[in-house]
Amino acid sequence: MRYEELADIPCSITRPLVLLGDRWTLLILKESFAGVRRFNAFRANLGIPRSRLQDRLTRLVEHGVLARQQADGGEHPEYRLTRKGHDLYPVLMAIREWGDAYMAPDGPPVHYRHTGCDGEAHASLECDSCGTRISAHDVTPEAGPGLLALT
Amino acid sequence: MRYEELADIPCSITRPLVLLGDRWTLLILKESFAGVRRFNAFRANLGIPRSRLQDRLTRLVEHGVLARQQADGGEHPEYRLTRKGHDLYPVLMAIREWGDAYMAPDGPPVHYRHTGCDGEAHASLECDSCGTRISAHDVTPEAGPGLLALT
DNA sequence: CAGCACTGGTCTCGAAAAGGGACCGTCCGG
DNA sequence: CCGGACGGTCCCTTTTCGAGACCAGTGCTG
Repeated sequence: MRYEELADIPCSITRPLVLLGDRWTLLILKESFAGVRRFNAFRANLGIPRSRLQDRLTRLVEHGVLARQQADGGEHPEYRLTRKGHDLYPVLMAIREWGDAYMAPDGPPVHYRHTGCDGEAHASLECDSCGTRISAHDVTPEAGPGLLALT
Repeated sequence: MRYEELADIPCSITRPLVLLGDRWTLLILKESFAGVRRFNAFRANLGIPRSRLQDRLTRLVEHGVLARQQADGGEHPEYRLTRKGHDLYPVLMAIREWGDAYMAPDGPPVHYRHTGCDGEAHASLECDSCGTRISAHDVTPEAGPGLLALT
């Protein structure tokens, strides 16, 4: 189980990827953000095999990213984003922005507009202190508490 | 080949994920951003099987995310980020931010500091027109040129 | 309220991908 | 010019995925 062990590494990129880094998981979440909640709707939109979808939904629920709600009346269950799941939106938007830039020869298939404004959502990287827009070159990694706690 | 077909869907989230959505690809890129360039360095840091690493590096080079440079003298090859690869940084930072929030009980393992400043890099979602920080609730999808071009 | 289509979910089996070595030519420091 | 490290390929086993059969509960319809 070489791969699962990666979750033990103290790295905040590696750990989420053990959950999110597979063919379908982020696509399922993309559908969730588009308002999809029902098992068959995910299936119809993505063409994902039933058993695979089942696995992924269960795992996302276990991780608290989705919540499975089956109204007491015993209706068909719904999978909806939790707060934790909702907070993954910037990840999808960052991917979309890259996709728009490099994989959309005809221009963006979808505009993600700021509701009630003519602007568009834009995933940017900025300094939380001085507010400057920054790139990878402007970043210096430095050990934080999660790493120092191990010693 | 149900899965590969997803790349044909006009969606700027789906298309990048056909390239990036697997166990190792984003982890390899994470190492790249950390300055790793040599085959065995990736291997040592990630514990990825040789053949797998070879596949992924080749694919990333084919997609122009990494460039394989073998100096004419015939030295050991180096894999380094292209502009296109470099632009994936916000994706990794968005994942990191989520990881810091939900998968780092002891606090962030690593601070990504703005060089020469006391602030930290922060992947935020904002409106490119009014500059407001926005969330998924504030976004309205709307057909763009890439979709309209199909009709 | 009986019948029937749909829905979420499980199981199985063949196909595809991942993991883990063995192996091999090239590079390079001594 | 030798020996170890390096990048890369191949092969075989294990794991995961894909596609479909199957099944019990739901809920619409007549």
